[in-house]
Amino acid sequence: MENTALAPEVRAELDRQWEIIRDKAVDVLPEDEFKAKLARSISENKPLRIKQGFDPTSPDIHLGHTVGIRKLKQFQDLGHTIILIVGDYTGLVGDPSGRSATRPQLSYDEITKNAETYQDQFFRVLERSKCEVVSNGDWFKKMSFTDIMNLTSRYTVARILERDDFAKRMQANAPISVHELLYPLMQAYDSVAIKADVEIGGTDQKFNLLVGRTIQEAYGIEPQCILTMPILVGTDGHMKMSKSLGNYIGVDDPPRDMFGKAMSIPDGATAQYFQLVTDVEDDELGSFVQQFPHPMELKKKLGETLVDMYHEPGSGKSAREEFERMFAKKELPDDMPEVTGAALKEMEVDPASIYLVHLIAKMKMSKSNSEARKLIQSNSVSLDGEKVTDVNHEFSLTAETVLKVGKRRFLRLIP
RNA sequence: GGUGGGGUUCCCGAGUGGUCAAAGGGAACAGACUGUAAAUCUGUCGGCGACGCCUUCGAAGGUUCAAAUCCUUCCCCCACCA
Repeated sequence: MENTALAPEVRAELDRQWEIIRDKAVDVLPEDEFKAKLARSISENKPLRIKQGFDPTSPDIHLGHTVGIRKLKQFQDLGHTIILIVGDYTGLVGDPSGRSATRPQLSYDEITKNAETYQDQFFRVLERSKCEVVSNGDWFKKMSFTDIMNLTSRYTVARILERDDFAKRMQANAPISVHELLYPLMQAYDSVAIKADVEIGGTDQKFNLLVGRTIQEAYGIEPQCILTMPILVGTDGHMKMSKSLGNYIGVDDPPRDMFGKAMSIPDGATAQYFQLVTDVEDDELGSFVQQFPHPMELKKKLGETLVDMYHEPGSGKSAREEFERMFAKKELPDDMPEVTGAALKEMEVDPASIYLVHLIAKMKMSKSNSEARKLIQSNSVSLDGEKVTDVNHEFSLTAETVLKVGKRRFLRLIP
C-alpha cells in the first residue's frame, strides 16, 4: 500500500471517510485493499460502487434491514454510489445462511409482490436519486444453461460445504438441496454483474460476501471488499429480527405500534438499538444513560427517537404521551377504530341487540367466535371499563360505548 | 436400482381399533404481578348462540357398530446400501 505516495489532502479525506466507514462495522476486509480503493476513488474523484442485496421474502423492510441500509447511507453521504439489489431470483432460492433447514420456497409472484413495497421503504433512509436499484432477475433470467455451468464451475462444493450452517446440516444428516448450494454463487454473480467495489451485509453474510470476491476474480473483475454489520436482535431480545419470527419493527409501522414495539424489547437490548438503528452517537447515548437511569425511561427515549425518524417531527413525543396515558395510567387512546350503528347493520349486526361474541369476531378483534368467547371467559373483554363476564352478553347500542379486548384492541361504538 | 423408516392439530413430537379434538414441549393469546421489560405463576390454544353438534391426523377409497390407528391404491419425504 502506497500510503506515503498519497497527497496530504487525499490522505486526510481518506482518514475522514475511513473512520465513518469503519464505525460500528464488524468486519472490513481486506483492510488494505479497501483503503487502496478508497484512496483511488478520492484522488480520481470516482465514487465507489457499494452494493447490498435484499431478498423480498417478506413485504416489509424492518429495523433489522436498516442496519445495513444506514451504513449505505453513510457511503451515500460520502459521495459513493449505492446499488440496491432486489433479489427476486435469489429470493426464489432462499438464502441458506444460518439456516438449519431448507427455506420454504416462495413463488415468483409472491416475491415480486413483496418487492413492490421494498423500494419506497428503502428511501425512508436513502436518497432515491443517488441510488441504483436493480433486480437480479434482470441477469439471471437471461442466463443459459451454459452460462450457469460456466458460473458453477468456478467454485467447489468443498468450499461451499465448509461453511458452518451446511457443515452442521451435513453432520446432522439433514438434507441440503442442490439449489441451495447455488445461492452464494448467485449472490456473488450479482457483484460481477454490477461491478461492485464493496458489498455490505450482516455478519451472517460473511461467507456469501467473500464468495463474491472469488467469483469476481474468476470473471476478471477487481474483487470487492466486504463490510459486515452486527445483526440486530428482534423485539424478543434473542433471535435475529425477522418478519417470519414476528419480532420485528417495520419502518412503516404507525407511531403507536412503533413506540409500543420498542417498549417491548428487553432492557438489555436498548443500547444496541440506539447504536445500530438510530443516529444517536455513542457519547450522546452515554449522556442519555446518565439522564435516564431507569431502563424504562431510556427505552422510552429510544421509542421516541425511532418514531421521530420515520414519522413527522414531534410524533415521537405524542406517541410517547399516548403510550403513557394508555398503559401507565390505563386511559384510553386518543383515536381508535370506530363503528356506527349503521355500519353494524351492514355487517348484519343488529345495533338494538348486539351479541358481543359476534361483534368481536366480526370486527376482527378475534379470529373466530370461539376465540371471542374464550377471551370473555378469561376476563379480557370490557365495555366502558366494565369487565364482561357473561359469554352470551347482549346489549343494545344506545350511547357511545368503548369496547376493549385484551390489552391493545379498542373499538368505539357510536349509535 | 435395493432395503428400511416416515407424513398427526402453527412448529417439534406422542399416539398403532373405542376412554382421541388427539399426551408432552415450543410458539402464540389472555389473566395475575409489573415498567405493554425480564422472570414467575395461571388459563386458553379446530369450528359452531355449544354440557351437544360439525370438521380434522398426506390424498382417495374400503373393512368395522366404531378408524389417526386395519386393508387397497396413489402422492410426497427421509435414511442406509449401491
